[in-house]
Amino acid sequence: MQSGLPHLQSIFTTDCVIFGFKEGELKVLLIERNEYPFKGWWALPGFFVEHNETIDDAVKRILYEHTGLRGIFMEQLYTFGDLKRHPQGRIITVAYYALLRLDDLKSQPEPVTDYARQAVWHPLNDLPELAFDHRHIIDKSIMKVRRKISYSPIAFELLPEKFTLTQLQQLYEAIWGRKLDKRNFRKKMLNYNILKELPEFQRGVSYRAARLYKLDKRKYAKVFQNELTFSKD
Amino acid sequence: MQSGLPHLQSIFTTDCVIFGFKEGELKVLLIERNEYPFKGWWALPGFFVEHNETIDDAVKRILYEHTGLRGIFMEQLYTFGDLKRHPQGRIITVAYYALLRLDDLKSQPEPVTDYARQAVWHPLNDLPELAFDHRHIIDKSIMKVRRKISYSPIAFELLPEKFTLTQLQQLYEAIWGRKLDKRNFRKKMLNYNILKELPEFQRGVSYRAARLYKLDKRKYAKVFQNELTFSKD
DNA sequence: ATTTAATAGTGTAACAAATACACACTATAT
DNA sequence: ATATAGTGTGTATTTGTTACACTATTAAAT
Repeated sequence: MQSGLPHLQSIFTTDCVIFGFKEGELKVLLIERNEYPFKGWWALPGFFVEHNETIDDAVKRILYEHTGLRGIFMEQLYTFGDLKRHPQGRIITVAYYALLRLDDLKSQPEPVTDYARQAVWHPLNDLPELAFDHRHIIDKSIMKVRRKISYSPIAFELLPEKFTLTQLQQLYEAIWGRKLDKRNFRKKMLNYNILKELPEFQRGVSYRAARLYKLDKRKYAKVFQNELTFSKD
Repeated sequence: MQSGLPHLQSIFTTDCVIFGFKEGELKVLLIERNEYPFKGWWALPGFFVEHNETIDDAVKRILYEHTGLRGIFMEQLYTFGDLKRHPQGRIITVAYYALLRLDDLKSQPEPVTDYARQAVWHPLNDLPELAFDHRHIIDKSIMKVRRKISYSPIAFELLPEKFTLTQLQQLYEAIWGRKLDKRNFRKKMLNYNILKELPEFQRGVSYRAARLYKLDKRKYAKVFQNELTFSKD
């Protein structure tokens, strides 16, 4: 509690693991810190929770500052309170993760605050060394997402509204880190009856036009109780 | 932040949902508050987190004060930070749940602290009205436990070291709130190969002695990835 | 001694879900 | 014309899930 940290509102912070999906890869938004401690290091976007806002609101604020978007899917992950996680004393952080359609972004993220020098998307599989215990927080997030996509349709939060089954499969493969069988994936995914087949096609990277689908939100809830698994590899 | 709450260490608290299992019922340990606000109301055991302890340590302290036991299974549940959850201002609470073998208790729990007038086990299905948002916290805990027993062997934390398959099944039934098929339950549970058959039997409530089992801790981990489900009813 | 009541313990057949697996079709680039 | 990259499709096998009913044992009551 030295060094000019504001007092009443500085006891705890939030940090947010923002996931995006592009080019078949999962990405995480990191900021380059412009403040001590860890000045110049990469870190998760996060900030002190103000005294008159809920934690959720603080996270929404951080998300908006970094992406310019509202209404992003987010969920509380875990609260970290190790005595040594912050060099300036025991600062508790409530960590969240958020899932973002990268296509919705108008431009590269620009940090609105001055605590960050820049904000950059990093591939999840090639992260730089991170400040504080942020690496640990990211690891815990990805494990949660990995589990959660098998029983709830959160994966769709990472895709554009209209998507091909191939894109959806690539997303699952990226999150789980293993290849899935195309025929089994499609069979199972379509069987859940939560996808609406659109009359449109998309050329994309492929040489052949692929059918577009979108999530049928009315049928969303059904899957929430089931478990999804896919196989081969 | 009025009325004499300590400052630096009073910004957030922990509350702990302590589950126990006895007489075929899930129970929750509640205290009767002896302090304002909500003096005389039933509430979850909980307290301010001291400035030099981790959140986990604070919960362990609370568990020990109320049960006299150490090494109890516990896990962080969620952090609640609504502006209106506490009448004296925004006090954040990190909620935990704990699973306890009631047989390990030497005696009825006696509150060691003076913020509680008494501590009493309440059946989960017949709870009194609770202080703060504690009812909400309990609801969220039971949902987590319900989910978690299907992919991890936490249920055993609620049973004595040696138990019969009937006891184990009753526990699952209590947590899920529905009857399970005896033959299917046994078949599946034994197939997981995480139970060690003991050469001992126990009479218990039954008229016929029943085989005792214990958890085989070496094989524990295997189940952690699978999902368990049982059927009929 | 016999009966009653409570509980332990056991197997199989039908069905559903998960898995492994390979080729033809189309558009594009050269 | 041909090579390339990606879409889309069906079946047989194995595995897991479900429904279902009786006998054996013992304590307690008569």
